[in-house]
Amino acid sequence: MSMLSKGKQKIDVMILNVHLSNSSFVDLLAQAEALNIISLVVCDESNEVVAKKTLNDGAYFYLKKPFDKKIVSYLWQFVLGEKVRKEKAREGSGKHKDHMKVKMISTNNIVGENKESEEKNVSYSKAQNNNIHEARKDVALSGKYTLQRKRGTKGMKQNSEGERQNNVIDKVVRRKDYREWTEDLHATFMQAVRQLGEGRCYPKEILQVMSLPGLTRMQVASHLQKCRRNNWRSPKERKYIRHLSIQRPIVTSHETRSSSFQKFGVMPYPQANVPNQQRNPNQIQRGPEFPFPTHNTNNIFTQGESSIQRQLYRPQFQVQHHNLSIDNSFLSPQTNVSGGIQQHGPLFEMLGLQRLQDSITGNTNFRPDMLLNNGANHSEKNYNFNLNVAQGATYSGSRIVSGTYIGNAIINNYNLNVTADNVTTYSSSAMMSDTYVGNVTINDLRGTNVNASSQQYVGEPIMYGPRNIDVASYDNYVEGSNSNEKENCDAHLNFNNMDNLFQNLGPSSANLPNEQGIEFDQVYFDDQILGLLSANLPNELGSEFDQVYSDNQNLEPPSANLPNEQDNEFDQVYSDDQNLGPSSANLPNEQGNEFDQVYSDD
DNA sequence: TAGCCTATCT
DNA sequence: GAGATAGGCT
Repeated sequence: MSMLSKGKQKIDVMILNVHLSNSSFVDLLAQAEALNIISLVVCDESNEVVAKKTLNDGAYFYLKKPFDKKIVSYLWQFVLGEKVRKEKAREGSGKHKDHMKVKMISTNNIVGENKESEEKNVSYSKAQNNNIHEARKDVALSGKYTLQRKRGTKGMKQNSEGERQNNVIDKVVRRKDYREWTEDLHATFMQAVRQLGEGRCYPKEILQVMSLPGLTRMQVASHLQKCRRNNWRSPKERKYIRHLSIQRPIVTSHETRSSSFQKFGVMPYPQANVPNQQRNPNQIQRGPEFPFPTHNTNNIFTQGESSIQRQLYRPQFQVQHHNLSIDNSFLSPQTNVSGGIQQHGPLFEMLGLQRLQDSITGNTNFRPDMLLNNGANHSEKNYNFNLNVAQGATYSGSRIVSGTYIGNAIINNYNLNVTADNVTTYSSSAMMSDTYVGNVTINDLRGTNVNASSQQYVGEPIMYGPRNIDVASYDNYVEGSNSNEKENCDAHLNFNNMDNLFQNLGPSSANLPNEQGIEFDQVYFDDQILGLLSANLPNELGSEFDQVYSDNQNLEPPSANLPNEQDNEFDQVYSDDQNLGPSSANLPNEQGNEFDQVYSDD
């Protein structure tokens, strides 16, 4: 201690022969540690408790007598190694602690190795490296890694793809397997998905169809999950989003998605809550007109939900403030599809369009994924979409504005005209969905004149998951052209007081009549809106009900009374983050069946 | 055990 | 936040 305190000599390593009965060495260790001197403790006893105490007191490593003096010839490496590590630590890696642990373990092992053999330097170094690897693995497995998982121990898993887990060294190697989903790769993925079609949209089969060397099922599954949740953006889109958010900080994908997706929580499985599927005997039960056939927990009105389910959870809008811009006249494209064609993909990529007319006939599966795409800044006035679906055609999955990046857009008048004769399925999905729009206003969004005969019309939400969209008014109703028989009605919404909506200050309301011209109000309340909501939703026979939908900020539990044709009543309480009250719903349908639905979140 | 799926982690 | 991974579940 005297030598150390004088500091006249530069000391790198100190070997202490200690007697545990004399605890004075503890001070010496502390002093050595303060001076960055590596201390080797040699003593009579050897057990974990002693070793732990000694190491904790500042010893670099700990040996039991007899002391093998050969180790001295190696000590310089530890001094050097320590200097290197401290250099690295100064660079801010913050991994010094792990290194220390590695050292302790490896030095202990080194001693053992030396006891048993007359190893040369070369072999000794090799042993040391191995030990360090082992030590790192120990650190990882027993420490942060496994603790953070906080899950049960399923043990090491090894599947046919060689996806070994819980191995840090493998993790390093696996970094090479990081798969970025480029647009091309995603296109291949989507092609496979479409090729597989309904009900076969599983990772393994997608992988097989894609048949890309090196691609794993897990990667496909992960990507599939992203796509189902609409959480995947192509690199180009990501870049665009970044660009937008830099230019003008907006409610971007994270916040918007988390609010519009997460807060709705897990949708109940269709079968669990819809006892009477006869409502629409011809409809697709599993509903996967879009290639992702499963239920969806994050996306309230995702494609693939049954129409009944969607009807139960009719439009849920997120209305936020926006900027406006209006201009433009457009092209007049027309698409006619007939006879055994399966068509997908963007119908139209453009900066604006005025009129679009589709005619689809004859065993055609027509699935325009989007009509509007990739407009940076544009507006649409008087947007008309005239669709004729006839003769066994399947029209599905149309998303009028979907997956789209629109900087700023205005659609003043949106008219959807559908004529459907003798059609197998007309499944209209969201008009606007999953759209990244900087700012969009639709002043008059209406779907009109859905003339239907002998077809199955599966009305789906006109808008879901829109971001930053204002809807001034929206009409949509269905008329039976021939039989005067009304099919499942879709919504009829009027947002009459848009000023309130824009400012998110006041109550919003909507009138949604159905086939018999009954009206109801539905008010959807979201995070930012501070006012009250109320909804009266009558159904075919003139019953009325209130639906109150409440979200994060509401402090009182919502409630709803929803009678139906037979004057049945039920309450629906939808509760979110704060879980302030129980939720329950009894939702009878045309045949008077009843069921309970409880929809709960967080 | 393989594989799907969701939640969680890196 | 994209992609990987854990673990429940069938």
